[in-house]
Amino acid sequence: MSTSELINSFQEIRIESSSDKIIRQVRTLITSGQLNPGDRLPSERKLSDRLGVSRGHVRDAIKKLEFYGILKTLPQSGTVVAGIGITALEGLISDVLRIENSDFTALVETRVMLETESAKLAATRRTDEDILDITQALKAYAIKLKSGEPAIEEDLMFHLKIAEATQNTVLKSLMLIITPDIIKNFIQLDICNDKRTTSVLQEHELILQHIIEKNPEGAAAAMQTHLRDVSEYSRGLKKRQSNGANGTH
Amino acid sequence: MSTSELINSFQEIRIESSSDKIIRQVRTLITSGQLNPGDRLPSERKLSDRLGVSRGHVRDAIKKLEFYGILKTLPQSGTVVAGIGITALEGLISDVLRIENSDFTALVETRVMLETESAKLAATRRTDEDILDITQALKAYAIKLKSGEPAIEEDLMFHLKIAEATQNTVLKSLMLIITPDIIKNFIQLDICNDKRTTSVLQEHELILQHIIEKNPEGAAAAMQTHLRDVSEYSRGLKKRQSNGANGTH
DNA sequence: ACCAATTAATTGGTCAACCAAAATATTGGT
DNA sequence: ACCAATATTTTGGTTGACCAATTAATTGGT
Repeated sequence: MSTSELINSFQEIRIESSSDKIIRQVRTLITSGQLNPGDRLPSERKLSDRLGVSRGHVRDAIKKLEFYGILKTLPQSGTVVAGIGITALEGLISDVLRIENSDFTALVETRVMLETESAKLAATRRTDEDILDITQALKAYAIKLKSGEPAIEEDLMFHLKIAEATQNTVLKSLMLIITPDIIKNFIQLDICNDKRTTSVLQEHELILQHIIEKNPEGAAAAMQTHLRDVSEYSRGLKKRQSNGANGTH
Repeated sequence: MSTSELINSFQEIRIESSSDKIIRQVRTLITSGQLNPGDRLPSERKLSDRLGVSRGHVRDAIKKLEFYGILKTLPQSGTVVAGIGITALEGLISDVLRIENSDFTALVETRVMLETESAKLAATRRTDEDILDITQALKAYAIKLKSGEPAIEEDLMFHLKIAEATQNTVLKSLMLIITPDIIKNFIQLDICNDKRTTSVLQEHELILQHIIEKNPEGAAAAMQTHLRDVSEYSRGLKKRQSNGANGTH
């Protein structure tokens, strides 16, 4: 017991290493006014020298920041701070660091919003091919369910196919982005062994039915009921876990 | 004219280079069943050898996929495909490649959804400190506006502060993710030189007022009107541009 | 004193070699 | 035949050197 706690605390310390440390320091460089947006930031070599880390790490950090649209690197020329202002930068960068450990409440809340809208849009825009895709995903889910195995992936695939039917690439992308976190959520709460399989399946079928019938409000409502059921179930599990029937895990 | 078109087509060809090419090939490896989720994928050396690229590029691609939660790399041990199933992976990976060039319609539609919900939540949960932050952002926007300069960043900062007031980290993160694209959108449509500055400012003030008064529905409605105005304005610009008054940009 | 052309220094991009940890194969003892 | 201890190979991580393109500095001419 105490051993694993010790290890955890060590990880806690070491959690901000390599690129994250650099990101934080670059942030102070920017917010302290030493680095104005629009102009080039010090060369990778200078930065690595100043921060006392190897150039490769600086490179990684820059790549990460570039991915978020904060920096823009021009080949053989330099890396510049993107046009967005200092004030915004401060908020952006501080967020890059803790985008990982999102609390579940926020995650579920956001998911409900995205999926409700997805269902609504899908019901109005779905093509016949979309219907086929969703149906197939639902069938795969049912099969996996009947075999008794956990079917998280098939479950989420059903939802993703609905997102795809919205014809809105951005919306779908956002769904894809939060999907890994949802899976993590499921695994952590052990929703995989959900016993209400038949009701979940029925709810899925109802949603699909509304989408087929091009009934936006019905689809949205069905989706909301479905997600409310799931999250209520997980809340029940959580409470049971925290009551601590046994200490495994 | 023909010269610029030539350049564009060249960029179109070269657009899938380095890491993107590798990502695509890794995808085929997975979807073709040669690579099952859960087990280790070939070592970086083997991959670089097989794909005919240097190991560093493979490394970059893996890092990108890891960022999306598709791969998980264990130090000194190997890189494994995350637990999510093959079917979902196919959708995920194919999307990573084209997350960039999102069409504006989808972008705007998604933004309206996120921001409407943001306004609603912010109105119910905002702290006093949030009000201060939003007010300050609004003030900065007004000042920049009065000076005649473009104020995109300050504009978006106002919206981001509202997202922050929702106390929902995931929602805020999603806003941050699409923000760069929104900016790109603005620049491309030249909304920076928006002449309806005063009305936009008034709309912002109205939204803030509703949030202060903890009026969720009012805030959501005001936000929707605001965004509708902006997008209608941009649509007007777009039409005028395609009519082609002159060729400068 | 000014400007164009040439040279030198700096930049991000790329690569091959090396490191320690981990996984695997080998070995020796029972 | 089985198992523990050791040696070997393989793994991702890291580093430093090199490259082509760009930028800054120098130079020579007017």
